[in-house]
Amino acid sequence: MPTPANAHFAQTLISWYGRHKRSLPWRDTTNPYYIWLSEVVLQQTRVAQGQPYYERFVAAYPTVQDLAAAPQDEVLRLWQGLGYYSRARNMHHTAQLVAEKYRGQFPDKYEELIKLKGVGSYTAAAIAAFAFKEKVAVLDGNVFRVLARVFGISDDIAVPASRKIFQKLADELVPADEPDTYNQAIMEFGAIQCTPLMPDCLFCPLQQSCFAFNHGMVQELPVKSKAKAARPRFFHYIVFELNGSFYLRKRLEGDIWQGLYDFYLYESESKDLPEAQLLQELQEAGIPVQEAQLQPPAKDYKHVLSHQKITARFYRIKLKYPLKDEVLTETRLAPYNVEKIEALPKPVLISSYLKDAKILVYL
DNA sequence: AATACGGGGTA
DNA sequence: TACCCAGTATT
Repeated sequence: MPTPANAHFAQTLISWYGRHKRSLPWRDTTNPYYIWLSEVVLQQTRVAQGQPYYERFVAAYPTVQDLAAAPQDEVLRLWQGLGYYSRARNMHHTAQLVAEKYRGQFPDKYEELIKLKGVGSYTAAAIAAFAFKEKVAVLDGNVFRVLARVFGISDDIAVPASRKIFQKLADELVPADEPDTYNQAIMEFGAIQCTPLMPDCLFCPLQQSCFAFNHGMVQELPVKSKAKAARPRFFHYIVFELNGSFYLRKRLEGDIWQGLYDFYLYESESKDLPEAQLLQELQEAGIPVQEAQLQPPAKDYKHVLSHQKITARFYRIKLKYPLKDEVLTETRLAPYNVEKIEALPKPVLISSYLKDAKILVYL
C-alpha cells in the first residue's frame, strides 16, 4: 500500500496529467505492438522528433508480422535520421522473434519483455504498464529529474549505481489501481512542467512539497556529472561516379552507423591530409586515380555526435572505367543509380552531402 | 562500473 | 557556438 504522502504524489500527478496531457497517437491504444514501437522510437528521443517516425512505421507496418517481413534496408531507411540505429536493428530482430516464435503475441509480463532485444528496464516497464497494467515503475530521464527535485535526491543520475535509489523510490510511488496512467503522468510532467532548464515552478501543483523548490535547489537537481568530450575524427570520402551511378557500401559492425550506406572512406589522424597522400592511399588500395580526376572538396562537413566530432571531406571522382572486381570485393563497394541511392539508408552526413552535391535533389 | 551508440533542440 | 537531452548493449 502507498503511504498517504505517496498516494498524494501519485494523485497530484494523475490529476495534473488529466488537465495537461498531450494527445499522442500511442496513447490511444493498448496494443503492445504499437506501444513497443513508440517506446523504442522514443528512447533517447524527444516526442517532437520521434512522432513522425512512429506514424510512418505504423503506416508502413500495421502489424508486427509486416515489420518482421520487411527487408532490413527498408527498416533502416525508414529510421534514417533518428539515430542510434541499433534500435532499428534490434526492433527488427525482435519483430521477427515475436512473429515467428510467439505467434505475433508480445509477452505480457515485465520479466519476459525484458528478455527481448532492444527492450531494457525502461521499455519493459513501459509496455508492461501501458499495455497490461502491470504495477511496475518506468524510470526514464523525466522520472529521474522529477524524483530528484521533489524528494531532494542528490545522487549523480549519470552513474549506474544511483539507479537503485531512484528505482526503489519509483516502485514505492506507483499506485496499484492505475500504474498505466501514473507512469504516463510522471513522464509527461517531467517533459512539460518539471523541465530540465526552466521548470514552471510558479504553477506547479507539487510546489509546496517539492524539496528542490523549498531549498532553492531547482537548478542544482538532478545532479549529473558531465560527459567526457567527444573524440575528433577526420573522414575523407571518395565519391566514385560512373555513368550517373555512384559507388557505396554498407557499413559493418564495430563503428558508428552499422547497416547504413556510405562511400569509400579514408580516415586520417589529423584534419589535414595532403592530396598526394590520399592518392597514395588509393593507389595502395588498388585504385589508380590521376590527380586530375580528383575534384577537391567544396567544404568541410562538421557532424557532431554525442561521442564523436567528425570533420568530413568529400572528393568526387568521375571514373572512365568501372572499378575492378577485386577492388569491389575488397572495399565492398557497389554502384547504385540515383533512384537506388535514394532508397538506401544513409547517415545524415551522407544525405547532406548528396543534397549539396545535387546528386539527390529531393530530401 | 564505464563506454559506445545519433541526432536535433535551445540559450 | 556550446551545452543539453538520457535507454540499451557491450566491455
